[in-house]
Order: sequence, then structure tokens, then C-alpha cells
Amino acid sequence: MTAAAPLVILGPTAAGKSDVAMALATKHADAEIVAVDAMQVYRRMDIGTAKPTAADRAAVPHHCLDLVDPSAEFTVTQFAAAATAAMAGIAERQHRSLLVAGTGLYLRSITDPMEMPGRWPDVHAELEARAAADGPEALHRELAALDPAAAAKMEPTNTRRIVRALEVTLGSGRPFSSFGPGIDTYPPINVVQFGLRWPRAALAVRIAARVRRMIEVGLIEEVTSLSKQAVSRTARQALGYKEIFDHLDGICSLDAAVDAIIRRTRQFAVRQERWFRRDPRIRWIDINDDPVGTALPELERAWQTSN
RNA sequence: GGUCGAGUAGCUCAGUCGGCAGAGCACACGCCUGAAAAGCGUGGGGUCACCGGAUCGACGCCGGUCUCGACCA
Repeated sequence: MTAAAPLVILGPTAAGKSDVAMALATKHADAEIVAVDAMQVYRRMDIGTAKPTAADRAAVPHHCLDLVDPSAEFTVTQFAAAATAAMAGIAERQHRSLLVAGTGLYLRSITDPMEMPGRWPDVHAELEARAAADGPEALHRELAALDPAAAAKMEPTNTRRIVRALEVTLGSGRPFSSFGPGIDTYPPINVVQFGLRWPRAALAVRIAARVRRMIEVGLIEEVTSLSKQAVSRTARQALGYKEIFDHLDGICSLDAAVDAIIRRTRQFAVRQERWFRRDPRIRWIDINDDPVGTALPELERAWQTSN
């Protein structure tokens, strides 16, 4: 018997993915949840990342949570390795992976494994310095000479992407674009993906309520307990943490911080939608007010038929 | 009641000498190959508070009205 296809529940933040996943997983003893989330990998960042509760984690095995301390930098490649290992273990146990995904790039790294070009820190540092001195356009021209295909795909003002592409091209001696087609291709895969889709206005209401609840149950205390100096660049930018750090530093009032968290979370949710809706392989479930009630029947059917 | 200031995009505000109405944020849309809860781009939005006047031409000048704020009574 071949291993059952992994099933993915994806969607914007606050869509109810975790609740739906728990509802499905508690009905099937062979289900194990894999969190595909760039911030839930951090230990001690629980409230702000809406991490599954201890009770949920006791009831259903969860993977890819609490992988590193907040002081650690974390990247897609590490995530792909951790998730791939977790899913291999699940398959060995004759169990089935239920992926709960909010981070599009991380999900792609396991559904459509890509060749990650490697890193050249010295080259990178030099390029960043040059970008700061000469502006990104100069580097973009250089990239256009070395790897026209890559340069054509990025805006001359997007320093981060240009520096990375040049870092790889100079460091590896191979054009950046030779490492693969990028993310803009969606071949058939043996993964069943369901997306939870909300009307914007309804999701915005849920986001605001959820952020306020996070404050009530101790987000400020959680952030305070993390020493900002000891929080990595990647962890520090997390929604809720960045703004509360600013508040604790006296940069803004608590009200302003909360407003900023809500607004940025809403914008993030839109970015998640835009990322996911490009993927034609995703089956969408429209939800207006009851994620579990609306989505569970269809997911249940998929769990049975594609098993 | 009087004096002064303000009124321009959903919000905060620029707008030089009178010559096609601007920015930031928000919002919509797109991009994304080791930071992705990050980063980058595109553009839809206006009765310039209202009424009148002078001018070839007014957001800008003149007269009046309304609203808000500060101060004086």
C-alpha cells in the first residue's frame, strides 16, 4: 500500500485552520499535524503566533513547532528539512500528514521541493554594502549582464532579491536562474490542498477580535519576557512582537501598537490570499462564519477518498 | 458677541508669483528561489467647505455664509 497523500489545510491567518485541523485529526487516529508556519517554529512565542495549545498537542501529534529559540535565525531550507523529516516519520508509522499552512513559501518548499542555491556570506555582505552605497539599480545592471533571465524577473529597486541573485551567481559561478523555474510553475503533485477562503470584511473582524484577545491573555507579558536583544532578526519581525517591542521601547502607545498589529495582520492576510490563489491545485472552501462546520464535511470526504 | 487660525483624496497634511490637483498612510491589484508574519512594484480615488465677484484663467485674490479650534470679552 502506498502512503496516503498528505492533506493540506491552508489559508490566511485567523481563518480557522487550526480548529478545522483539530476537528479532523481527532476523528482519525492516524492523523498527525505538521505546522507550516514561519513563526510557530519559535519556542516561547506562543500567544502571538496563535500556536496550538498544550491540550491540542497532547491530543494529536504536532510537528514543526518549537524548533528553535527566538534568538535563532530560521530559514526556508531549515524548515524544509525539518518538515520532510517529520513527514517521513509519519509515513513510517503508517500515519498520514495533515499540514496546516499559513506560510506560502514554506509550503512550496515541501510540496514542490526546489534546489536551494546555498549561501555565500562574504559575497552577500559585500553586495549589501555596495547596494547601500551605489543603490540597487547598479547591482541590477550587473545582474542583467551576468544573468539576464533573473534580472528581467525582478524590479531594479528590489534590493533584497537582486543581492541574493547576485550572491548566488557570483558565489556559485552559475547563473541564479539556472537553479530552477522559481515558484511560478505548478506541476501536478500527490498532495491534496484545501484553502479556507473568507470575505475580507468578515476576516478583518475576526483578526481584530483575535488580536485583542491575545492582549487580554498576556501577549505583552510574553513579549516582555523575551529579551529584545536576544531575539533574532527573523523572529523580531513577527506580527504582534515587533509592535509590542516598539511600545515597550516607548516608541508608541499601547493603543497605537494594537492598532498597528491589527492593520498589519490584515495586510498580511491579504498577502497570504494573493500568494495562495495563484496555485491552481488548491481547492477552495468558502466560509462565512463557521470554519469547522463549513469545511469539515468536504475534508472528511477527501480524507476517505484519497486515502 | 469680538479677534486670529484652520477647512484640499478614506486619514494626516503639502501646494512658491494666479496657469492641467500633490505626498505619505489606507485601499485595490501584481511580483516573490536560504529574512517570507520579510521584501518589491503598479493604480483607482478630488464639487480644493459653500455662495457670489474681479480676471483670458482661481485651491491661491476680493466680498459674504457655514463648520471646527484657540484666545479675548
